[in-house]
Amino acid sequence: MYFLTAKDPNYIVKGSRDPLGMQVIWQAAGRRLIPDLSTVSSSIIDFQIMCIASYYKKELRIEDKAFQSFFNRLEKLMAFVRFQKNPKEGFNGVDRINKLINTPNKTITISDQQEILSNQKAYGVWGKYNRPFSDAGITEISGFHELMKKKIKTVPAFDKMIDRLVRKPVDQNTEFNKSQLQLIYPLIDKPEGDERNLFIKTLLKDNCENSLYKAISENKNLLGMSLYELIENLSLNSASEELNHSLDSIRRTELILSPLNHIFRYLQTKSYWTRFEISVSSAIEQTRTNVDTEGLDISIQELNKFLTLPNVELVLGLANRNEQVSAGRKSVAWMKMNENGLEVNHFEGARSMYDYNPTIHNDNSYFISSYLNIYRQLH
DNA sequence: ACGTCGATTTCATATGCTCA
DNA sequence: TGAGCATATGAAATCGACGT
Repeated sequence: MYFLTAKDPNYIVKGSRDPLGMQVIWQAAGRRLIPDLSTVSSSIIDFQIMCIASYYKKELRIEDKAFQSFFNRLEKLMAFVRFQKNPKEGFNGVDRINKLINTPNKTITISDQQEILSNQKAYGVWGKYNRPFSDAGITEISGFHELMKKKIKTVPAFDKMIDRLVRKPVDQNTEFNKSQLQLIYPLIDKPEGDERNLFIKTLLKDNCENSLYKAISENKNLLGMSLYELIENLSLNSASEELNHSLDSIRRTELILSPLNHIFRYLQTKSYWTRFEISVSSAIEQTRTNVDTEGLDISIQELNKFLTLPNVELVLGLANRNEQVSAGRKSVAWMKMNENGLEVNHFEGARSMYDYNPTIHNDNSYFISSYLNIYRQLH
């Protein structure tokens, strides 16, 4: 017979992410190069939807409170449109839209009761794009409103459809003919002309005199490269000292973070390690990198020290770091070293070291993959 | 203390691979 | 050829950080 008591929420492991507090470190390195994009803001259609919403907010003088409800309806309408235009292209909410559109009805329904995500505001376009969209300053670019007005005029039916969405009282449905949706396709076509230039100027700017953009424009092969390949090739021909410096910080940061992360994840694959097992682990030994930390942040320099220590001390360093990070989250450590060995209590995210090469593989994107994704969609 | 933002993990599904 | 397994993909949901 078992006696179960409720767990004290302060003494269970909370979450499964970032056990070594690495997120703030790689983000800081990435932000020095790419100012506004996030790792999940990588769809140009989502940015186009943000632009359409902002345009109508100003054009129709929609108050803040009413705007949230309008945005929610607009996101649903555009979800039907983008799905019908290209069912293969993904977006958050695609599954429910797929079910809703595949009915015998001739119409689709925009309903305040029918969300396309469990929390559409948080997990949809608004949640993912509001911060990058405003930080990039898209609506502050002079001529934004006129540009959008001109673009929307090319789809005369759209103003009327939006008008129906805006005027509809709370909890009353709006229906649109499925055949109408294709009229809206041009609004989410690949941006051209002024619209394209607007996105290039705001989303593909960088903190190194736009030399990242120039370098990629001159060598399209860079688009298909992994992080380290990209950095190496960029550094070879880059004219910008600043870009080289940012890229080198990113490279050296990742050469420290990624091996330590992999060792931690590898330790999670077993519930117990003797000190001897740790000391003779060739997997841990082979995952070491040798990085010059000159000029890097103090927190990354401290992490790098672990990589210079013998296996047991390295693992102890990681366990201590995890304990500190967990304590900051009012939680308990995932693993604990005692006199005999390492006790592992939390296994989420465990990964073998098979095929891992710390000089080739990276774990963190430094916002560069989002940047490249947006670049591809504009070229 | 609470709410918002959004990065990361997990999960479900699709696709690929192996071997009978 | 196709069952069964492995891997890839990408959407959903969670939960930490940060700002108010």
